[in-house]
Amino acid sequence: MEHTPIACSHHDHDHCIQDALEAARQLCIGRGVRLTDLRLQVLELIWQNHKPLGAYTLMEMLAKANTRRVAPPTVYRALDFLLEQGLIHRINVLNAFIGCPSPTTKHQSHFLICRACGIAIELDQPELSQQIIGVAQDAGFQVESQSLEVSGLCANCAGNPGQQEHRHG
Amino acid sequence: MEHTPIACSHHDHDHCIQDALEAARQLCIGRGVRLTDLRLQVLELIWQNHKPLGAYTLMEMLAKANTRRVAPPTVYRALDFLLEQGLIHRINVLNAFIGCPSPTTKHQSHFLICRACGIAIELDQPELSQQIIGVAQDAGFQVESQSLEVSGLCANCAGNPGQQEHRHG
DNA sequence: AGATGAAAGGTTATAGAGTAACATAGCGGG
DNA sequence: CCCGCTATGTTACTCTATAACCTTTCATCT
Repeated sequence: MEHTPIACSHHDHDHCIQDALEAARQLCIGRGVRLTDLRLQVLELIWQNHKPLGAYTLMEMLAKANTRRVAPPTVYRALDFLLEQGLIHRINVLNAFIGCPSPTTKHQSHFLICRACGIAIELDQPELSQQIIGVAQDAGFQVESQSLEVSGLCANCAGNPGQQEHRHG
Repeated sequence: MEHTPIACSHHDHDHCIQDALEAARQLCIGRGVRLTDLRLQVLELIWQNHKPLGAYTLMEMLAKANTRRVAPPTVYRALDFLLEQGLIHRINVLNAFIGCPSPTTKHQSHFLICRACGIAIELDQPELSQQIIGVAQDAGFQVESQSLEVSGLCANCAGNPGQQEHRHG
């Protein structure tokens, strides 16, 4: 399975996180926007693994980490910022959020979502984006954003029905 | 614009509705499932136009039509049935539901959604479905369902920015 | 026709997701 | 140092969806 995405294989996820956070820092500096403690903390929590996190799960994690109550607007504002900067994506079928591994390159939101282990794998397929734009244009439709969410079983879970948990390095 | 979908052009929508309801009746008879009064009524309300309807909007319409209170589980159960039978689709980005014009043919949920007039146009592009399945397979992913939701401007709204309401015949 | 069991619908309460509105704190440039 | 802007805190609320339990409807068998 030579095309298996990184998210699907056992990898050094600490490194994965650190890379993402460092990239986010650089990106925000470059754009002159503020990656505050809260925003960084939310981004880090989202990057804990490759499974999309709900806003309320995130809220609880924040509350536990900061040993005080955290209200919904706090987390939603951080999420809005991260979405605007392209640092995370929203998974509509799950009402949840996941880190974007390539925030600097403009791209559409295309995901494979495993119903067994919950992992969400971001696709990087410009040709697919282009084909979708083409189909839309045939209907006279002017595309502004795309959301493709494919549900099913990831390579791990389809192959090993017994052991359906994604592990990190 | 020869490929303009029916939903995007001025058409005889009463006929559109009647066709859909009759198709639904036949489909349910064929499958031995019950298209009850409530379910039929919900389906008819959803087919009122080509804009996705939220469950709570639907609830109010039901309450008004039946001159009594209708609680959420009532409408959600009807929606679940219609979804299972493929008579409607769920538009995740809108938390809303829309009628399926071809419930008998197995197909994926691919939509163009206009942010100006709210219309949702269902695509029928088996090649696109196949390409998505192919991309997923390259990643060892086994596809069970697809949700493609493309947002932007429909032909009407992109062409006539002044008059952004979809009309029916 | 009457019994019966499953499916459908009614009712109440609550969980989960997201936002409005307003108050406070922190930072950045004059 | 002060002013103004941005970020965060707080309260309350709306919208979306489901759990649990009860009643009704309806097809089928006798």
